[in-house]
Amino acid sequence: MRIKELSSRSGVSVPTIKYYLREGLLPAGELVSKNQANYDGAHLRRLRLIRALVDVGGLTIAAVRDVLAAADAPGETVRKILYTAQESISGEPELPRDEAWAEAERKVADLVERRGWQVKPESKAWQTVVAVLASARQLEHGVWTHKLDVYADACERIATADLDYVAGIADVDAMLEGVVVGTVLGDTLVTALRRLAHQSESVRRLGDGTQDDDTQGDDTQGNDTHHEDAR
Amino acid sequence: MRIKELSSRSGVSVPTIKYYLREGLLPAGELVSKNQANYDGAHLRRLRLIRALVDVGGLTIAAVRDVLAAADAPGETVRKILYTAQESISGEPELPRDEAWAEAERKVADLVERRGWQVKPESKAWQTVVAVLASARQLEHGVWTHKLDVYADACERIATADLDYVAGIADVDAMLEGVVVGTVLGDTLVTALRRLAHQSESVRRLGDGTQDDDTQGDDTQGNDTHHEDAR
DNA sequence: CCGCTCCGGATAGCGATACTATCTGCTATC
DNA sequence: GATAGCAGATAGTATCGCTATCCGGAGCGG
Repeated sequence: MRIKELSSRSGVSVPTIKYYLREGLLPAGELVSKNQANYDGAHLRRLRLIRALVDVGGLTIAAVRDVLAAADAPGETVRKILYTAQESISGEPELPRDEAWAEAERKVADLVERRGWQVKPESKAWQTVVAVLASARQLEHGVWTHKLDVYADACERIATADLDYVAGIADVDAMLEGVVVGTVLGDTLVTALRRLAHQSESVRRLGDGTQDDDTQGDDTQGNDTHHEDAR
Repeated sequence: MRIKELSSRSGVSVPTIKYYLREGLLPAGELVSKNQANYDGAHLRRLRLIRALVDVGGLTIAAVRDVLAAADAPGETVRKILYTAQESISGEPELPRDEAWAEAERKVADLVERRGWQVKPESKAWQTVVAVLASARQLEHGVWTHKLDVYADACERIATADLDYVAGIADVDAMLEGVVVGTVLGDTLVTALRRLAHQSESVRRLGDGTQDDDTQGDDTQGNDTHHEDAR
């Protein structure tokens, strides 16, 4: 397969494929002479993976490169590439290490101990949780984070399902790819499903704008304060 | 308060504040003469919110502008600004509407009906779920999405907690801000907590790399296939 | 062997994003 | 009245993700 066929079959333009080759996202084709190369199904597959990570997962080109490099590294454990993928796709939180930060760090440490999680405090994920807590606190929405255990519980269930899936893959390369897909597309999926649940729950509680209110009396069991139908 | 003080108190440089003013993220200060303006606590607060949305939530400047415009619009319901915020912060999935897409759409419609969700099929969240399913399918990881109900269930619990929080806020402006913070920072929080859960679960199942394996026999109850310790 | 198309590889350019720097004309203050 | 700071406008910068062009060579029908 030549580059033009790879392009038409993947829907990615030839210059873009060349760009991905330059950036190391896609391995070079097999050079059959000084300026002729062959590409195969693996290249096509990889190209589709790249597009999914970029278009659906929202990763940058640099993040894709790092993630794929981790998945390609020989002799790595699933645990290792999972962690490396995580670190590659999340940016530094970059907030001041002030007093709010320290308090948030204590809260996260408490949470982790409460749930018996075995995780690294220096991981970007840990730092990001701290950053969110510190931010919410500074914005005077710290109360929101009292629900942290609900979040953690839900994430545990999802993570269990994810690891079940990955563990069920027989082929090793497919398993590593499964880690990448599950991590990156999983982020997008969780985010989108949470939005749908928000939509639905807000309609259920507050009506959908049309005034024939057919949500019968099952409103409001968890909110302890007055809400006079929310503006 | 002059612009310099606003800058030093928020940690945002004066040129950047001017940039935000130009872009409509921050309302103009009260003009006290032709070229002198006063800023107050509301400006400082808004500025901190902007930085949280950008640094922690990862929003673009354009998305922040749209979200804040929605929250500032007078007379809007919580439901409406929740939806508008969602639409503003998520990009178009832009995948081909092929046969895989159509099948994914059916799956999502099934899910929504199964759970009794009241959501809009044209919302970006719905389209994004479809895009993830179609993508996973094309990458031959369609089996992963059999866990969709686990994801949906977890997201429902989170959404309930979020709406409980918002409903518990007395002040209307704070409530609208709570929607924004909960939506945007909530995304970041869920993503990061899922990563921590992934880390922990992978260590629990596969060991943490140090070879004294102290996870006693509670390994593997949900995976039905051979995993000979994952490469 | 000619002419045409396509190839791989290299280099340069382009549009969008998020600032950053500079300039102008004014003003508050010491 | 010198100095500093201000608002508003304009221009410049760095990065990202491509896109366009050029080059010398290869394949291939005639």
